[in-house]
Amino acid sequence: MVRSLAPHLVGRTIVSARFTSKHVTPGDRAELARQVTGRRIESIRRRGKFIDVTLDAGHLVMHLGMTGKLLTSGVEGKHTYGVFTLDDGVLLYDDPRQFGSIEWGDARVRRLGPEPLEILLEEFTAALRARKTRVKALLLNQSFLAGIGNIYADEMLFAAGIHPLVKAFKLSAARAGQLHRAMLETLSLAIEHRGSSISDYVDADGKRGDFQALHRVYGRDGQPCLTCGTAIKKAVVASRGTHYCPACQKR
DNA sequence: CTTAATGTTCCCCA
DNA sequence: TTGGGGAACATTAA
Repeated sequence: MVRSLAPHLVGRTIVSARFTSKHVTPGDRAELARQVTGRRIESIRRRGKFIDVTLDAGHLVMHLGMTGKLLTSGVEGKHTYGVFTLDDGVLLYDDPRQFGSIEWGDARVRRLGPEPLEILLEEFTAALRARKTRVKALLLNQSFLAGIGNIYADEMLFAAGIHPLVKAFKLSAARAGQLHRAMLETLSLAIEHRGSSISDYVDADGKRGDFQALHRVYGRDGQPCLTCGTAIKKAVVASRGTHYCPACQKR
């Protein structure tokens, strides 16, 4: 998303902004609009699942929740809750479920754990050893690691051959190493494929990702495991649908 | 009509 | 303080 946004946004000035959801933009929406108006966009980066837009003064931080979209063309729709008019172009924030957020300042970004693509094996192994919770819950915990969501947690646990209910501290150094490698491989490949478009996700140009075609467990419950043929199971773990192969991922 | 959905936070309890 | 479980938020689609 950030890679597709950057060419449209960097160097632009926000001429005006308007916000219309009390869920996406709790607090004073007119004040937020005043804070971003007239500001020049210096850079844009991803941190965890947050999009951090650095302005010539301050930060505009956005999260897409489950169904959020940031589009650089098109017109306002039923669920457009943020409109940024730029000196050249427009940025529309669209989010039917309104689980996303648009806020001033990077306070939430600073509370995130390390980036999965940056954490070193040694630190990762030590961090796992210190936690008694289930490994799937830990992967989803954004203060433990920033940016892993439900799809990628399931996919990397399958790639590592680790059962989602295993307690983190019970993982051997070898298993922690497998998970670290699976994490890097799964996320890198997903990024190469521009993400997973199950129903809503598109980038700033409205383009879908195609990693969903490579999912090996997520959304494949009842279908044969691509490694061993056993039926993929689905259970609820950490209140989230959790897909795994009961044969390849032993407890 | 019911259920589940790419997410986070809050509350209650152990 | 940690961790488990569930509810809440709002909308759509199967």
